[in-house]
Formats: sequence, C-alpha cells, structure tokens
Amino acid sequence: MMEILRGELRERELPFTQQREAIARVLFESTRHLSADDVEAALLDRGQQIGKATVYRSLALLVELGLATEHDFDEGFRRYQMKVGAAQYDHMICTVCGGVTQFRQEELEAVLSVVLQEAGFEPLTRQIKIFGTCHDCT
Amino acid sequence: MMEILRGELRERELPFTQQREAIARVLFESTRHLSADDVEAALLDRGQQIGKATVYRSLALLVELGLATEHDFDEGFRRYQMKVGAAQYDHMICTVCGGVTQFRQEELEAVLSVVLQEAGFEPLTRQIKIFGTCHDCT
DNA sequence: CTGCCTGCAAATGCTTTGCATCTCG
DNA sequence: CGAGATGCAAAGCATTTGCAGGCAG
Repeated sequence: MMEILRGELRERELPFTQQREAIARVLFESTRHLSADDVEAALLDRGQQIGKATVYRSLALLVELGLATEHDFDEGFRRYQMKVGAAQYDHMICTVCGGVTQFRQEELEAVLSVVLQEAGFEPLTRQIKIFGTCHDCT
Repeated sequence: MMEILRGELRERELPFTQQREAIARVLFESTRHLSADDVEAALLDRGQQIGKATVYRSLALLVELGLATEHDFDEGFRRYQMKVGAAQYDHMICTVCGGVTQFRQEELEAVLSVVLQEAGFEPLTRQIKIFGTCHDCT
C-alpha cells in the first residue's frame, strides 16, 4: 500500500513525506470513512501531531492520486476512505443511527452503463447514496 | 402547486407567508436546480427582496414538507428543486462544463430494491450522482 | 392576541490560503 | 541546494442562530 503511494508520488515527482505516509496509513488501517478531524485525532492517538491544513491537503492529494475516495453523507463535512482495489462501493445511510453500510451490486453496473451509453456520457466517478432506516433501527 | 403548499402548511398549522409563497414559486417556475443565491437573485429580479436567512429557512422547510429536493453537486453549496410528481431523478454531472443531466431508468429501481430488501433497509430518499464528461465536452 | 416568521447581523464550522520555515531528493 | 511541503493563523464561504419587531390566523 505504502509502496503504491510511494510509486504514485515518484511518478509525479512529489515528495513522499512523513505526514503523507502517516495520513495514508491512518486511512488505510481504518475500515470506516474518516473525517479530517477523525484523521487528526487518530494521528494524535499514535503520538503524531500534524496540522489540520496538512491533513486536508494530503487527503485531497490522495483523492487526486486515485488512492482514496471522498464522501459526503450530509453531515456538514466530508469523509474519506482508502480505495483498496478498483472496486467502488455504494452506500446506504441510516438517518436514525447514522450508520453507513456499503454494498455492491453487479447488475447495477450493467443497468447504469446503458444509461451512460445512451447519453454519450463518459463516467469518472459515481456516488450512490440511499438514505433511510437500517434494519436495526426499524 | 401553491394549493399543495398551502395545504401542507395548514396541516401543520404553519403560516402561509408571502415569503414562502414567493420562494416556492421561484423554485417551481425553474426547471433547473437553484442555489440559495440563485433564489435570492431571482426574487430580486421580480422586485422582491427577501433575507437570505429566510431563503435558507424556507428551502429547508420545503424539503421537510417533501415538496422539494436538496442536491449537492460538490460545488461547495447546495441546490434545490421542486418535486413535480412523485418521480425522483438521478444525475450525471459533467466535471468539464458543470452541466447536470437528469435521467431515470426503471430497471434501476428493480435492481436497487433487491439490495435494499436483502439488507432490510427502508429507503427514504436516494441520490445517484455520476461525475464524468458529457457528450458535448468529450 | 399569540405564536410563528422575518431580517439583520453576528456567529459557526468546515475548508482554504498566505507566508515564513523546513524537508525530501 | 531548490522545489515543494508543512504549520500556524487568518481568511473564506455557505449556512445557522439570536433577537427585536411583524404578520398570519
């Protein structure tokens, strides 16, 4: 993982700094979607203090490098998550408990590609968010 | 349309004010997604000056009443649109020209409902946003 | 009348930016 | 050494809130 980051950075002749490594590691070691604050707190937990501006800048960079994804669950701030493989997930957000469940449905891809093809639209990223009540909160 | 708004408000014993009417009208007469600023400007165009706080409060109310929908196209602010019928639209957002194209695919509903059913998730609203390059900007 | 609304301005809270300093390569 | 990164604090912006005065019912 760190190797991939290192590679992407080298490719663009950008320095592989301690901060970038630490931020990517925090993100990578969590399965949840983290906010900039979450990342900052996690860093403090492990004794690393990194300025918030740097956290924001690094998160944006990771997204730009295609190594992380950015999500907006209507909380007033954004969350980030490392992309593991190529797969992208869609989300169900419970408006009661705030829980986020990821899902993936192959058939969805097929149906969507039909629409895109018809419109001559070249997809880059997509976000599918379904708000509602989860199983436990029903 | 105004009748519906009037009815929803009465039902909750909330006053049907000039401002609420004007804001709903602006939204209703536009086919596009409007930001709070857009609404404020449109109101000024027709000689009505309404405080921005009221615009925000009314838009939130319309969403709560189920008469309007809120969208976030990653521009740093939100946009609103009146719900015409029951139908909800999904969107393709061109990252080059910023254009938003609405679409609707019946098969999507079917595929999604399978996922939701499996998870025991009760949907309330959903947002499908596909970012990419539109036909004209290719 | 009474409660909810409106407007203004001030406050919020996330995110971005300017700038001096430091680090990677 | 030099380009780019970092940190801090200040700035930016969309959105929210407090409060005095107004309007709908």
